[in-house]
Amino acid sequence: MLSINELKCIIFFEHLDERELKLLLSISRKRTFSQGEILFYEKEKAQHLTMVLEGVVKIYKIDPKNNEIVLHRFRPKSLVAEMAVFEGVPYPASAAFESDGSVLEIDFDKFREYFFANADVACALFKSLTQKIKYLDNVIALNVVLDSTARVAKYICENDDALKMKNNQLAQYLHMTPETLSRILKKFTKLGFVEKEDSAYKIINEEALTILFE
Amino acid sequence: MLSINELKCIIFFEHLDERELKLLLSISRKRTFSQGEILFYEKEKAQHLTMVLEGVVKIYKIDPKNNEIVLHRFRPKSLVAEMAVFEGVPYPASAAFESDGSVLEIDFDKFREYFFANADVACALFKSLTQKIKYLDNVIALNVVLDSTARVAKYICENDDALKMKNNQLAQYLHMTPETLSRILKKFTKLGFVEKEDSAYKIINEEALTILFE
DNA sequence: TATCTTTATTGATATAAATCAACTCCTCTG
DNA sequence: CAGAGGAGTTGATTTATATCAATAAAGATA
Repeated sequence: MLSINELKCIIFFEHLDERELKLLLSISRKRTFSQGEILFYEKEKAQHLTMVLEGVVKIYKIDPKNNEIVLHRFRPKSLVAEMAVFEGVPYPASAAFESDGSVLEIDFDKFREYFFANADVACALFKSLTQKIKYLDNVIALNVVLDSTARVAKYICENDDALKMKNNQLAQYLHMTPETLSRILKKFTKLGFVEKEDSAYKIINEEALTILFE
Repeated sequence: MLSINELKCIIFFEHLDERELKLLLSISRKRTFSQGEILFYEKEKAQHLTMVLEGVVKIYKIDPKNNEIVLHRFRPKSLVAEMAVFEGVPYPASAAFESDGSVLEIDFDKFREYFFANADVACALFKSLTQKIKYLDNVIALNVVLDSTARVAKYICENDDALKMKNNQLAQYLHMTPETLSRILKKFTKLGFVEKEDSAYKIINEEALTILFE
C-alpha cells in the first residue's frame, strides 16, 4: 500500500494538502510488475490514469516485420499515456516493464472531478503533455527525417550513455540492425570522429558529428 | 481588426464573458498571410501563442535531401505549436501557409496570467495538446512503422479525399516518389483492391487493403 | 588456463525505394 | 484540331539498409 508521505514526494501532487492527498489515495491503487510484464497493449481501452512509481516502462509499437519500435522509456514519477485516457481512445502503443517496478492507477473520472479545477495539477498536466509532444517530435526527427548515419551521429552526441550500451542494444534503440551500426561506427572511426578505447567507443570530434545531422 | 463577435465563435473562447473577450483582444493581434508565406521557421524562438483564423497552415520538417516532411495541416480555429510557447523552446518544425490566410497572435505571458486559472480554457488547451499527440502518433504510425505499400493502403482507406488528389500531390503527402506510388497503385489494381475509373482510382476491396496495414 | 557462449565484425547477397530516363497520355490553348 | 506542356507510367539503374552466413573477439564458466 502507498502512504501519503510517498504521494507527497511526487511533483505532480506536491501542492495538494493532506485532505486532497487522502482523497487521491482513495481513488488510486498501486500495482507491482516484474521485468518483462506488460502494462498495457496497443489498441486496448485506456482504463486509468497511470503513473510509473518504480522501474522503467518502455512504450513501443510493433512493425509488420515484428520489429519493436520503442517510442520512449518512462522513469518513475511520470504519467504514461494520459492522452489515451483524456480522449477515451485506445492506447496508441504498448507498454512493458523493462525492470521490476510499480505503477499508481488512478480512477480518471474521479480524478477529473476532484482535481481538474486545481491550477497546480492542471499545470503539471500541461507539462506532462508538452513533454510527450517533445518525445514524439524527437522520434520523428530521429526516425523519419534522418538516415542511419545521421541517426547514429545525433544519438551518440545527445545521449552520454549511448556508447556505454552494448552495441546490440544501441542498435535496437536506434531502430537499425547491429551490423549496420557496426559499419557506421567503423566509418566514424576511419573519419576520426570516434575512437575505440578498450572495447568502448568514445567521441573525439563532436563538431563533425553534429554537422552530419544538422 | 478582429471583432469580439468573431472571437466569440472560436470554441476555445466560447465560455469567456464580454470583459474577458475584450481583455483577450487587447493582448492579441491579427496578421494576414498570402499563400506560400512562412509563419515561422524550425529552430526560431517561439514568440506568441498562435491560432489559425483563416486558411491552411502546413507544419513540416526538411530532411537532409531537402524533402519536405509534412507533419500536419492545420485548419482555422486551431492552436499551432503551443508546445513550443509553453516550454519556451524553439519551434520543432516550420510552418507555412498553403493558401491565403490569417492568424491570431496572443501574448503568451499575459494569456497565462489572465486565463490559465479558467477551467474552460485549461480544458480547451488539454484538448488541443492531446490532439497534437494524436497527430504526431499518426505520423509515426504511418512513416516509421509502415512500409510504402502499407502506407498507401492505410492512407487511402482513412482519407476519402486521397484518391481525388493528383497522384503527384498524394505521393508528397505519403512521403514517397510519384513513381513508387504509381507502381503500388498498379499492384493494387492487379490484386483487385482498387480500380481505375475515368482517370481516378476507386477502392473496391477495403477489407483486403486494411489487412495490409493491421 | 582451456573451453564454452555470447557479442561484434566482416563479407556477400537480397530487397525496398529512389533516381534517372524515356515514353505515353491527357488537357488546355490558340 | 494541332501541338505544347504537364502529369502519369514504365523500365533500368543505383543506393541504403536488411538479411544471411562466416568468422573473430570478448566474457563467462569450469
